[in-house]
Amino acid sequence: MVARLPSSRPAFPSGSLDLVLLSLIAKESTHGYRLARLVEEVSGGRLAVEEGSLYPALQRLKKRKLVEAEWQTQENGREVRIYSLTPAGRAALREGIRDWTALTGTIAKFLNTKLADRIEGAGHVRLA
Amino acid sequence: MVARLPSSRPAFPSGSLDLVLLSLIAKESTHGYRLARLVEEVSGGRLAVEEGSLYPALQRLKKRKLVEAEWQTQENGREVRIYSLTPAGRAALREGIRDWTALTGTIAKFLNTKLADRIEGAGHVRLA
DNA sequence: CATGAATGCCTAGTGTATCGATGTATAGAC
DNA sequence: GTCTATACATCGATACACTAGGCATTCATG
Repeated sequence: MVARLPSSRPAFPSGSLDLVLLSLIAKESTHGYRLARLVEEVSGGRLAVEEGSLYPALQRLKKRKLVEAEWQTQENGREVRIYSLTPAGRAALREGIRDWTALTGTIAKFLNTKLADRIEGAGHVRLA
Repeated sequence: MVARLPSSRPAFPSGSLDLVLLSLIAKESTHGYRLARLVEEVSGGRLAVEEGSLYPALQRLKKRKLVEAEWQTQENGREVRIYSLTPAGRAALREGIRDWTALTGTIAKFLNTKLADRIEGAGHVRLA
């Protein structure tokens, strides 16, 4: 067993990876490896999906019938697994984006001192 | 008590709970139970910390020396454990807010089709 | 005074998501 | 032939939020 350094925190907060993948697949049905490259490119190198996260995530999405997978042969002769959104996936994406946005917005309230400072009195909140 | 639907997924994406707690404690040194109430109040009932998440989180923060804990007796006679930020906690909070904001901003890029569509040409990507 | 709700702290066990490491295999460049 | 990039996948470790409890005190109600 290799002694491992205290692993840094996950790049993707729980739940966000599936959403990011759905978003990318929605724009372009493509394969896993390319999704990993897209994550790096779109994020400008600030994010990366490890393959140990990517493929399990894709399998999760497939199991939930949010994506379909189909083997295809590329022009270069390689066999790749192309993922595309199902109608249910499209709906889940819309809903997921809405929920995620609301959630991060709510969390941001806590991090923003100016807003959070407005809680007065015990038991009742008045947020502008 | 917030009437909670049986949520299938964690209310707090990994890492966000510690940050929320640090933020609240930064504004007011207080005890665990009150922190739970504050989370509900500030979020307008959209978020709730379970006690099984709260107290381990506080212990984590204490272990990392980001908060200090001190037993106090309230006017109502109850013994409560008051948490307050250490200087290290204050620094960690600032850094955490910065990182979290950057991260959610980056993720939002993926979810926003209009923005994500613009990466054409950046690097060597061609979407669509 | 019995009962229950609210206040207050805590732990054990569970589920799940992300990561790190590793294994396999082919294509193309040198 | 060797090395890098491409491409898919699994396994174990780890972190963390949650469920489900336990324990104790205060206070209102009947």
